Amino acid sequence: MHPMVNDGAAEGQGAGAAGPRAAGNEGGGTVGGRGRPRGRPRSFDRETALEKALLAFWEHGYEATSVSDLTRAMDIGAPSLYAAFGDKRSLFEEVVSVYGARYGSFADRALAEEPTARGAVERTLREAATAYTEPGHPRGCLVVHAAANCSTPEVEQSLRDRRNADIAAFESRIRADVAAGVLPPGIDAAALARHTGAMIQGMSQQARDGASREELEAVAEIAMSIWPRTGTHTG
Amino acid sequence: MHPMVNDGAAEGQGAGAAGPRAAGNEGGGTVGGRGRPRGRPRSFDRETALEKALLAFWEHGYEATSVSDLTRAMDIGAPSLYAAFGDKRSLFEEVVSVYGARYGSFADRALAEEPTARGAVERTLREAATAYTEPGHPRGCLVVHAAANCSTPEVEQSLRDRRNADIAAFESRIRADVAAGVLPPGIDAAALARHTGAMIQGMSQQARDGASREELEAVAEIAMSIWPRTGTHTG
DNA sequence: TTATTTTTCTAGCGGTCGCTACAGAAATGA
DNA sequence: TCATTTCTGTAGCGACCGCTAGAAAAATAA
Repeated sequence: MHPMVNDGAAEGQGAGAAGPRAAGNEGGGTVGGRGRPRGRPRSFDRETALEKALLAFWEHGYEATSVSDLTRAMDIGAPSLYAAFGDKRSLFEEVVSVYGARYGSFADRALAEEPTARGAVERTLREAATAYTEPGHPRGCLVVHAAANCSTPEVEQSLRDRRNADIAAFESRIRADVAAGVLPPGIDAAALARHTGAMIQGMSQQARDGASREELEAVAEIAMSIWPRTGTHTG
Repeated sequence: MHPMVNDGAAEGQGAGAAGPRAAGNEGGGTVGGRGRPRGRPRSFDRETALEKALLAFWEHGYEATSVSDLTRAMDIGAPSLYAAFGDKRSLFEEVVSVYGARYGSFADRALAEEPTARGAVERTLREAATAYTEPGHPRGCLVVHAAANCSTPEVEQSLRDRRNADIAAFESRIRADVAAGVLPPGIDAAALARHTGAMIQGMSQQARDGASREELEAVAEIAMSIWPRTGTHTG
């Protein structure tokens, strides 16, 4: 079915797996040995399989994606999945981690790189319009949707924490601008940050509901008009 | 377990059920007879049971709410559920219909009663802040969340259609104001309507993530500042 | 080669899913 | 009383769920 893919010794190490004997081991018995691990080598590329799992979870969510769906998408057997990634939940956590680094980092980048809070929000909304409608992967944001209606409270809470952390990051960036005099002192930073979060989440839902990139960009542009133009906004 | 609740002949008629011998029948054999239907009477109140199902679906979504969860919440046996409501999907459709009439009608009411599009949107967002955080029922909007990550495409599409229809309703109301000269002619009605939809959906998500009514009202107030103050907004 | 280690495939575990056959219970009509 | 109609509880259907035991396969080490 899927014979031999591994040609070299390059083996990625998982980030989030924590179960017993989970995740790919690297460097078998010898101390600093670069030799192969020891037993039968894996027949699939761990990172490739992880990416396939990511796309499946992104499209259908945590609960609606069965282990059977996953093994089909990753083209491996169930025991291989459990040996390499722990269990379904560990795999999902690792997927979320990879998603955050590969697809969901544009807000962090904007916050770090743009000189003002307003600039960071504007760039974030604009890039969200692009990212959420990009061809080649599911629409919208995995963090917003993948744990909706989830029967496992820890999974639901995990993504909720990420969403609220993003809003908190916007809030502290806005506070910094207020402290620096870039934004007027009367501004409600928490509400402004929450408004930004609501826009992002709403745009993600709109993307899932069929909105085009251009339509989302128009929404983003409208949303940006809430920002004070001459420093007289008082929340 | 649940002996005899029906004391009279008052029996509500379902709206959406369509399966074979589904939904409560009314008026048994005789033409205009007001007598009881004929066989053994139902031991539960259909509307009460439907309301319990509504709350269960609202909280956990279509797929994560099992028939077992439903029969427990409604305090009836599975055969009674199937006899009275058809199947799980028919029950859900009826729940959505009742939800729309009882909890989700504030936008329609605002659109019908407020003299301007802006007034309708403002009232809708304000009432959403209240409705989405009201004690006594789950948070957020059933139409927004209950079919997320749903494996039954028809169910997912059904709620998606409702969401997009709401946006279309806002759009036509905005167009009407543009035509009447209440809003400036350069406005992008579609984008403005989509922005409103994104705000509603984002606020619903925020409510699910723990935002208070006051926090959502602050978000709504900020969102309203996009509207032209003196008729010079050009989209 | 032989022993050891690790991954692979096959098969299937106990549990839940949506749903229903069946028999008994509770009403009406004769 | 007895037949008819409808609902209710029990019990269980086939399918799928997440997950794993066990043996064979494929590598290294001796």
